[in-house]
Amino acid sequence: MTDSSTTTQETKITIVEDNDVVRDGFALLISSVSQHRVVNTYESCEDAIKNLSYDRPDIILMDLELPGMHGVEGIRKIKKMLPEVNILVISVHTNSELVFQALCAGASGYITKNAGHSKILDAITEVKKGGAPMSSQIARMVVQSFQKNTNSPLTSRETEVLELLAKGKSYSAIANDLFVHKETIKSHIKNIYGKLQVNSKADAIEKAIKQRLI
Amino acid sequence: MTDSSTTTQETKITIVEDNDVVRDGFALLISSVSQHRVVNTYESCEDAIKNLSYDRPDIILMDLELPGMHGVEGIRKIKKMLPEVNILVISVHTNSELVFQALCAGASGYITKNAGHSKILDAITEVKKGGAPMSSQIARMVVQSFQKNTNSPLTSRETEVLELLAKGKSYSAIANDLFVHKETIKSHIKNIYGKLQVNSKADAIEKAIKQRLI
DNA sequence: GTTAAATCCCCCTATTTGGGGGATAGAATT
DNA sequence: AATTCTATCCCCCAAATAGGGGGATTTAAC
Repeated sequence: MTDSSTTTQETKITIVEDNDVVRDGFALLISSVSQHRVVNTYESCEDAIKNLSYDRPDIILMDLELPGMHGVEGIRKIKKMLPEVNILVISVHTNSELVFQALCAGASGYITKNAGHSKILDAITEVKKGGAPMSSQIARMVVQSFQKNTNSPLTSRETEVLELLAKGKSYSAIANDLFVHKETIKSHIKNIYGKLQVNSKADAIEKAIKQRLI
Repeated sequence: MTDSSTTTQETKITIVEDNDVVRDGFALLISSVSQHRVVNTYESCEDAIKNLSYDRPDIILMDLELPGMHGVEGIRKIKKMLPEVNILVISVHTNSELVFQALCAGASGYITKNAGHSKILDAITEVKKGGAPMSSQIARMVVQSFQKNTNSPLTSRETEVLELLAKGKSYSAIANDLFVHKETIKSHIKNIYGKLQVNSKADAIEKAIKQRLI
């Protein structure tokens, strides 16, 4: 093996974490694995971004609550500059809004801070091989986000109609899709509005999404 | 501790898998853990559903490709009857469409069949403690489903407009939300339609979702 | 035998949509 | 300095749509 191929086997990691003790702890932990190299550690997204093109890390360990730029915004900016980098969030927060924001922004995994040392090393390994490590709680939230409310007040036909309505289709287009008359769709939608206690498309869609009816 | 509290610590598991060898293998593997009890195994969803109220399992290990009713449909039916049960899919398929269908139907986890014995036992433990175990590949697919296309032809303002349009809002409602004139929204939408090469709301939304622009 | 669901029918009007044609100011890039 | 991009706003027009009201009928479930 040549020197260059040895270099490519190495995983370059940077850490963005404002707490000195935690940051140094992570760095020490990761450095204990010979294949991992901590190229740099930062206290803020701003600093990390400044050196991003120079560091060119494979993986970034990132906290979300940071001084200055928020971690979610940081993820967005970093992924724009270096789309191939895998960002692993390590946060105390299990707030669903924040978790989804981080994942939408481009995070490849989300580990809660109470995870043990071995879990963190496992997560890095998992990210390296193309996985998306998540703490139990996070994974369950993510999977649940796919699932509909089982106690919908709507009939299955009404749900079907509402789904097509939410795709921006007109009454006539929905009627076409479902092989029924346009008036039938109108009738369904009247019933949907009644059940959801709304009187417009936008309100119905909003309420349906919030209640996970569609 | 009374006898009944001991019973509640036990995890009741049923298996739905059409291949005899695989099914018996799973049963044997799971039975090797003293806290787990395989209450029954089935070759089809129909059979499993028939005995569901009697078995009352905590966890169901389920294949997707089954004779008769498809696993996804089975998940839907089972979750309707027993909403509290955790269904763990064990399938050879990594086809994204199927994975999302299974999760939407109510699966609590998705393990690929090439997973080792210990991974399967780990997954059961994970499900028990409220997690959502997924094989690396599956987890990555799931997480990626949250992320937008980074190479969007749309400007950020156009994306914003399209997102509101996809929520069923009218031009005037969007204008109100963004504190601009209705004509501005019209103009943005004209540009969006041009860039996406469509000429209707429904087509724009469909294309935008398919290309993950919103 | 009542109820619920899905289908279809008529009336009406205000709003929306999408197509065409522009303009303007500021920012960014070249 | 010139050009392009972006976001903003303006006009005209006609077809379609949405939402509200009032129904009816059939089939399936309970």
